Amino acid sequence: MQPTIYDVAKQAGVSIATVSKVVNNKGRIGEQTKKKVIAIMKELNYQPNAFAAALTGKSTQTIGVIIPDLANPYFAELAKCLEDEAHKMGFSLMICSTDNNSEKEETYINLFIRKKVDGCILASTLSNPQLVTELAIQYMPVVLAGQAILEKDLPAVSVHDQQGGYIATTHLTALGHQRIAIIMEPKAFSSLERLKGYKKALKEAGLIYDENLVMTADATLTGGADAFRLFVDMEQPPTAIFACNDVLAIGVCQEAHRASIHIPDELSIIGFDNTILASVTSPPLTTVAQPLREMSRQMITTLLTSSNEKRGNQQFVFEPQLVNRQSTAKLN
Amino acid sequence: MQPTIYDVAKQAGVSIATVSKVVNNKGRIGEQTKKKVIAIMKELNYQPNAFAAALTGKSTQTIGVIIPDLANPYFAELAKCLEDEAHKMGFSLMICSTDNNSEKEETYINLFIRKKVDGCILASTLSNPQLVTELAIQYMPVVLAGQAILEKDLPAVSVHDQQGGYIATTHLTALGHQRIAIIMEPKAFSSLERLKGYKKALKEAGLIYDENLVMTADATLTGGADAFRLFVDMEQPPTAIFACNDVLAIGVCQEAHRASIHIPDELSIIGFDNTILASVTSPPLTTVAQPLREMSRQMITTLLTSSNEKRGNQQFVFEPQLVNRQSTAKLN
DNA sequence: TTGAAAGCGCTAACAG
DNA sequence: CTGTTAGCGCTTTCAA
Repeated sequence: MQPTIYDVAKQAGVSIATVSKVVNNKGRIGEQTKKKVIAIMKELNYQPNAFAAALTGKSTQTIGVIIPDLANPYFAELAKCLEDEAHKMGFSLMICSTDNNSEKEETYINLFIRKKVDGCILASTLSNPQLVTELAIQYMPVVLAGQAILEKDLPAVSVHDQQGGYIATTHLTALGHQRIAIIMEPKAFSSLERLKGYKKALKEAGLIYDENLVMTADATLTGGADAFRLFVDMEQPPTAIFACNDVLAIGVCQEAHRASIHIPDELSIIGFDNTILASVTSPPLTTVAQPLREMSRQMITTLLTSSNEKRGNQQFVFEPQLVNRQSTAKLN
Repeated sequence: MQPTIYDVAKQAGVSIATVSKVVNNKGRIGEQTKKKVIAIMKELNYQPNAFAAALTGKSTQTIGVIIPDLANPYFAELAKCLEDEAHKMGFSLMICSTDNNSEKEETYINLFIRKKVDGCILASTLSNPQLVTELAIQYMPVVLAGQAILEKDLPAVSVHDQQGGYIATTHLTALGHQRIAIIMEPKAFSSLERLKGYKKALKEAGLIYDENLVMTADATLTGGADAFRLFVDMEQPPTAIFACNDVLAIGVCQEAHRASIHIPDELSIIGFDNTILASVTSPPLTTVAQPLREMSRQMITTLLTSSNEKRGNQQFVFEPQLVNRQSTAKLN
């Protein structure tokens, strides 16, 4: 059995209160006793039971994170950044991947409540938005990641998705493309915003919005490939595609390659997120970058400060940036 | 404040013991009372406090996972698979990324102890192996991931790394390569094993082992690129490179491309892990696959059963498999 | 500077 | 079938 505070106290010949004080470095204790207690703790390999501590009101120093898919490099990178930032602040993460499965979402949220995490970061667009509000009101601070406007009254940090969609599409129109398709993710708030930017760019370029050119696909390689096939089978296929994330974009690249359609000469494609994938493909993927590191930092600090005091509702929006590589080219 | 079992009991006009029983579905309770209590729980949005429960001896249904780098697609995929399997068994994960930083490793291990996770999976080769033994003996079940033989007396699941290294190298020798380099990861047990397989394959092919051809680099794109540069600067550069993981392999591919060295015609390269990256590059990367899904399942079940009964020490070794794509070619 | 004791929310005998 | 009660390990007044 693991040693408890009682074991340490007994060994050291002091009371548990004293041990507690040295553990937490609180109150006044004599140098002598302090040293002795510390020695005993080492000897017994004592680790305070976080539960017992939490029960009496201490924080658990844990942050819950809900993301749709850890295997998507974008979210893996997000998770890593969050982990780094949290660790700097002395917090650890409970990372949960939901696969956009609403049952899992609910399970995990309840888990967070039961485990008394100090707050949570929601990077999935939950199927049940009411759950989020409830969570935030009744239980713990919440920050939304990448879904700025969904819940107007909740702290959120994201890129300016609309702007991102606009940048991407404008890049394509500037290259002379007229039939530009878009592939969105299902249920993702960010995709909706990016679509708005897409429309705006189209309009500015004097192009008309064609519903046939918008498709929805799961954020996987095969999702992108499937969407691609639907596009090429059209009577009038697009000459450029804006995929709402890199994985989708690369899915179409691969399928295009299989179909012997050359990128970017015959088809331009632009992604979003600037994940490691984008730098690695051939041709390297033109994409839109998010300042993940800064965003992560902001998420953590926002979460941690909003737990102290609700200082008005906070929405942080970061600027996306075009990363021009070689998967897009002038229409010829 | 969140409702406690007392609130529910009061509202329902019963004792806390009764509520506890319905929560845990234990003991005998009248249909009437049961219904009533359930209704009240819903109404109050009651979630039992996991800490209080854990304090009285109940399991936390949590598994700790330590991996070196979440941003490496291999580990991200591992984490995702583990998450899936754990979820099926009603467990959740506490994922920690250490960056091979020994201070972090220790912090996280202590965290696991304090948070009373039910067991942990170690996918990093910890700098302090004694810590692992201590953890396993004094505190909780441990399973080693990808480091089968490190601690002979600990449950472990991994691919047959030596075999993997052998397969990879043999593939190269069969293509006629005579100067074959290897890039290892620092501090990784698996790399050491793969090196053994490499040596064995060399020997079988009648080639001599040349220490100059073995290099160590961090598992990043730049790590791979750096190693590549050192190789090409040699008087007698290798004609093929076996990188101990895909990220490294792709790092060298990219740098080779920059140096206008054509792959596979001028240089063959083979990776390890068969991550999403391997399928996405151009040329697609020849690599060695691990059956991640099955391995993850084994890790979870091993961990969970070994917590019940120590039934002898368990080592599970899975077979690696060559995935022949287009980054390797006959020496000409 | 130290210790006694109450209480955090829950479970598990044990009584009724 | 239901309730009483004694802890689980720790923090925190409050006295000494």
